[in-house]
Amino acid sequence: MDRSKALAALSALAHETRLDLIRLLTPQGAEGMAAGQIAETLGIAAPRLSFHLSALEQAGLLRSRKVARNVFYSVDAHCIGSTLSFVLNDCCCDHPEVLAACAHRADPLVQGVGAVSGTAKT
Amino acid sequence: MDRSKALAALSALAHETRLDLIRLLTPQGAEGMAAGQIAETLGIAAPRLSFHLSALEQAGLLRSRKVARNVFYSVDAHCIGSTLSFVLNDCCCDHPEVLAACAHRADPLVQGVGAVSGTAKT
DNA sequence: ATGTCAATTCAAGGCTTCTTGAATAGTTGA
DNA sequence: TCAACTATTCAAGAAGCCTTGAATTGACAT
Repeated sequence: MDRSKALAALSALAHETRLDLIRLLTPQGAEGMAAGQIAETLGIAAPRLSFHLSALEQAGLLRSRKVARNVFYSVDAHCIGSTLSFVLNDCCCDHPEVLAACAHRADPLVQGVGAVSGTAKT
Repeated sequence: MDRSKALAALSALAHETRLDLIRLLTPQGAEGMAAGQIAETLGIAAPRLSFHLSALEQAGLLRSRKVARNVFYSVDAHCIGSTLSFVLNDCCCDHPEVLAACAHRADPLVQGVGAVSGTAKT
């Protein structure tokens, strides 16, 4: 992921409503959710939702597909992951403390990172 | 890290100049760098630099300390890591594909994540 | 064809962010 | 004290973002 794409993705993520959208859509996987259902779930007016969905899609964080009258939106997991990886790798130069703080959580899937980064000076 | 702090940190990161600041300051560690030297290195006018440093500090991403006439700024590695962790954990629900994409890089320190998350369907 | 439904686009307004030059505060050394 | 230096604050203007209601597009069923 290049710099301008990462910046666009970060800008898109830096908004409460759009973060809510990511939070709602990520568990839905590739199938995603129709705009109308999203609007109902989050209690957002249609034009406002359209605006934010479009912002996320333009940043590459969402994909959309039409099904009959509905438009289903789903997250692009790779884009989100690459964006975070960009901050870790390109901006923070894989700084051990940053990696450790990022991995410092309950999920055993990522615990390995904190463990390995014992080289951190604290 | 709570939601509003993570949002503030993401907003602060979503700017080219401030990303440049993080990129410059992270390798400097806890010692950091004086504002004047930062301005000279990046070629930024003093008031503009002050504006962005202040934005990052208010978001918790930077710390500052005065030494004689200089003000040294350094990154708060824990805050950056926690912010990324917030997106992974709270927003993306530790979605395997997101974790895999985040870990998909050259640094062996994080390769473990991608390896373990072999459960991702891809 | 027509009515209905899902979603987007448009236009206006209000608000926030960013940049710039000028002015200010605080510190050091002569 | 005074001059020099470092950094921040201030004010103004430009630019961009967000929200809202109204209008529009496109698809479906009768």
